[in-house]
Amino acid sequence: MIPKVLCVVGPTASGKTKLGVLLAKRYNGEVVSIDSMQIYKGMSIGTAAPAAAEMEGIPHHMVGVADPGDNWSAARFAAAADDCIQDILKRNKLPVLVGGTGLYLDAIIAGRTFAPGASGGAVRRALQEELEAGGIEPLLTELRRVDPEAAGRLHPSDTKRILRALEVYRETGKTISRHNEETRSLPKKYDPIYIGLAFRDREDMKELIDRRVDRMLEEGLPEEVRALRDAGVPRNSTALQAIGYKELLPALEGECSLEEAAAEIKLRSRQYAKRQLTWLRRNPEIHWIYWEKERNFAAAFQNATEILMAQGLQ
RNA sequence: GCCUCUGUAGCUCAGUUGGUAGAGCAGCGGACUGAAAAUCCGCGUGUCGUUGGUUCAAUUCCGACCGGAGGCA
Repeated sequence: MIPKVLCVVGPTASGKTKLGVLLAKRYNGEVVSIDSMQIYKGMSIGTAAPAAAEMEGIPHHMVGVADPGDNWSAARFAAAADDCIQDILKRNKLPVLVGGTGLYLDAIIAGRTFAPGASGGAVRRALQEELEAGGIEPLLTELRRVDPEAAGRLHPSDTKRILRALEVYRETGKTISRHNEETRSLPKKYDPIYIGLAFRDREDMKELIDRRVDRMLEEGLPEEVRALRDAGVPRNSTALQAIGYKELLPALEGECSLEEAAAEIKLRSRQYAKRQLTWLRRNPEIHWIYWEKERNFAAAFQNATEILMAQGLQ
């Protein structure tokens, strides 16, 4: 019998945080944030990380615990989040996984491990240098030889994944295709019940995102970005690739106006939400709750408890 | 009032020596196994301002009108 976990998913600004807390309260749960950016300290405004008041006394894990100068990986995140889940289960509470980072959530539920490879490692650096020196063609040729399946699957422009595939091979002697095949056939580690939040009309989502970005700016997102910069967090760090941060950095340098940065943040957030929806759509197990215009949490909570009851959650 | 320029996709603009048109951005769809708020792929969505004329054929040439910009008065 594999443990049940509750997953609250949806695109950015869909209300996952709030519904997650409501459900955690109702089902004696604790929240595990599955979000690649909320993990970092000092980024609560821009990542819309739950503030203490919003947590309503419910313990939250994986929020604001990492140094923004550290570049976390999917593997590191999944391992740390899994420790949290195990700990919650040990205390006979329900893990409520709230998150927008689909890859991480899927990996955790599946109990899937990632192939080894150090992101700052020598192998990746060597590949990076080879790419700069000779372009993608020689690397693609090598990949075709060692892992024709991956070479065929990956688009020649997808340098990130080509490099990664070669990295796995060079470091382990095993292809990433082989690794993927093995992990795919693994039995699930957890029994997930998915509640998905989305807007019936995408225009409503756009408006909510716009309003939320404006609010973030009023609440001091520029100061938050400045603080990270002044603390010496590298511009190319993973944390500063977060939406809201990478767009505001040029504004702080006077390279563009605050208004231009704000428009860019709204645009990028919208596109991000679309990608999240694409990811989620292929999961047929999600029980969707759709917002009509505004977000009515009382109704969504009611709706969710009915869904969960049907799924055998008391 | 007159003159000049201008009107093409949601936006910025190309283009057709007459055979009903294409880029970037936006948008939409998709992929995703140690950067994932990252990265990558696919798709043109159009009364070519309106209306007459010339022509086998007009978005293209000509006229008028309408809108916009500038100039002269």
